Amino acid sequence: MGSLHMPPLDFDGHKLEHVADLKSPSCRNCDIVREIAFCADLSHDEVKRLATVRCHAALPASYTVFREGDLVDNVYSISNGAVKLYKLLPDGRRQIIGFLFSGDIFGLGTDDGYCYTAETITPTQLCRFGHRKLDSLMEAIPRLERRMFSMAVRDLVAAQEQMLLLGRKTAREKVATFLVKLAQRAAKIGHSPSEVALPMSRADIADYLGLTIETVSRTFTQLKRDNIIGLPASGHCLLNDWQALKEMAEGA
Amino acid sequence: MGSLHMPPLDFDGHKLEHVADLKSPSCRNCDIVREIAFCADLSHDEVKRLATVRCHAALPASYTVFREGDLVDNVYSISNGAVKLYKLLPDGRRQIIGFLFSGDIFGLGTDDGYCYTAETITPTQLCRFGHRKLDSLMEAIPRLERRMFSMAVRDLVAAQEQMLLLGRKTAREKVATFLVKLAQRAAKIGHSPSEVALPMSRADIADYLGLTIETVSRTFTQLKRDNIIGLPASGHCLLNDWQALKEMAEGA
DNA sequence: CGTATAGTTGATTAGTATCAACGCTAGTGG
DNA sequence: CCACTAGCGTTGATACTAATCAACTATACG
Repeated sequence: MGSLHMPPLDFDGHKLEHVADLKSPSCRNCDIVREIAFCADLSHDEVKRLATVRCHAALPASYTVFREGDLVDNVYSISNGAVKLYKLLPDGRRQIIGFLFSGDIFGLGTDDGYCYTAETITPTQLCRFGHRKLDSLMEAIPRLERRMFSMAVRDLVAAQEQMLLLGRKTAREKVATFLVKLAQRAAKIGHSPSEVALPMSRADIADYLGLTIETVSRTFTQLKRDNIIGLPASGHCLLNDWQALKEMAEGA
Repeated sequence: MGSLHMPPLDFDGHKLEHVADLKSPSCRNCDIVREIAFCADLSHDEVKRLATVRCHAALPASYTVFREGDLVDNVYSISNGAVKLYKLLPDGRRQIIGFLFSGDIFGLGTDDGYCYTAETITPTQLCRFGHRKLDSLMEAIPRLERRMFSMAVRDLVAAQEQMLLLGRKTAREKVATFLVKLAQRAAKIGHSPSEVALPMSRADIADYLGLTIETVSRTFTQLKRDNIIGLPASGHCLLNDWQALKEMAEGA
C-alpha cells in the first residue's frame, strides 16, 4: 500500500529522454520479444508492420503506466523490467492481479476502461502499441489475433489457478506456490531455477497472495528455518528443497 | 468435497435418449443462443455452418461433463440450465471458478487438458461443438474468432474481480458481491433484479467465495436479520435493500 | 413414514490480522 | 566520512474473523 505515485510524466517525453539508451537494446529486444511475446510466429514482414504502431519508453521504478478505469488506448509489452497489475477497494485494500516480466503483455480491458492499475516495480522498458491500430492490424494478420487470443487464454488459466490459491490454500502453500511459479518461469528463460529474484516488496507479495506483510515475512522465516529456502540477500531466494516446495504448493 | 459423480454416462447416449424432448426446444434455443452466446453477430449462413459441428444433449443434475486434465475435445454452450466449473486440491479442497447459465460458453483449455471440472447443477441442455471443427471454422469466419476472443477477455475480467473478492473481501462483502452479481445478470436477461434464483447449494456458494458452508449460512442469516435480504424459500433470495448490498459489495 | 441430505445454529479453536517495537539497509546532508 | 533519517523487513503479543466440531431442524425422497 501507500505506493507513492510519481507525477504523471509524459510517456513520449520519457521515450525522447532515453532514446539514446534504447537504440541498441531495442534492437536486441526485438528478437527477444519475437521469441517470447506476441510477435512470435510472425513473419519478418509482419513484425515490420507491427513495428509501425510501436513506441518505446524507459520508465523509472514505481511509475504508474495507467490506472484502473482509464480509457483503453494502448497495449504494452515489457522489453525489460517488471510490472505489477492491481485492483483497489475504496478503503485502500489492494489485490495484485499479476507480476509481469520481460516478454509479457498487458493492457487488455473493456469499454469501461482498464480493469486494473499497472505500475512498474523496477526501472522498466516498455513497448507500446496503439489499441486502434493494433485492432486493424489484427484484422489484417489473423495469426496476430490468434496469438492475442491464446495469450488471453493463458492469462485466464493463470487467473483461475490464482483463484484456487486465494480461496483455498494456506499461507505456507501460497508462498510455496509463489516461489515454485517464479522458479518455473526463471527456468523457462534459461535462468537457474534454484535461485529466484524477488524484485517486488513484501507488501507486493502479500497483496498478491491475499496475506499481510507480517504473515509473508513469518512464512519466509519458517521456510528458511525448515531449510526449504534460503534468503541470502534482500531480493533473492534460494530454493534448497524443490521437492518439498512443490508438494507444499500442490497442497499435499 | 464429496460431490458424488454419476457414472460417466455417454454424452451421445443422452442425446439419443432425449432427442424427442430436444427437437422443439432446440429450435427455440437456436434463437436464444444467437442472442446471448457466441453465435451472436453471425449471419444466418454462418450460424448454419456452425450448426454442422453442433450436437445437443440433455443432462441430469450433478452430471460431470468433463474433468480437469481431460483432453480438450469440445467447447460447450448452455442452452438451458446451470453449470459449475471447479478445481480441486489433492486433499479434496475445492474452488469453484464460476457458475454458468443459459448462453454461457465453457470448455477452453490448454495442451495440458481442461483446467477445471465442469458439472451440471440442475438438469441442463448443452450444445456441444467439436474443438477441431470449431477451430477450422474460426479460421473461415474471423468474426467467430473475434467473438471467442472477446468472450475470453470477459471471462478474464471476471476472474480478476473474483481474485479481488477472494483475496481481500470479508465474508459479508463476499456474499453481498455474489448476490449483486446474480441480480445484475438476472436483470440483463429481463428477470426481476430483486428476487434472484439460487440453484446452487450452500456448499457450492462456499467453495465459490472461499468460505465454509457454516459461514455462508450464518452470513445469509445475518443479512436477513438486518432486513437487507429475504429468504422466502430454499433456492430463492429477495434483495430488499439494493443500496446497502451494493455498498457492502464494493467494500465501502 | 422413515431415512438421507441440506441447511441452520451454537461452542470452541485455529490461523491469520492487527498492533507494536525493533533492526537493518540505503540514501542524505553535515 | 559519519551520524541521521526514512523505509523495509522481522519479530513478538494480542485480537478477531472465520474454521472446525457438534447438535439439531427442515426438506426431499423412496
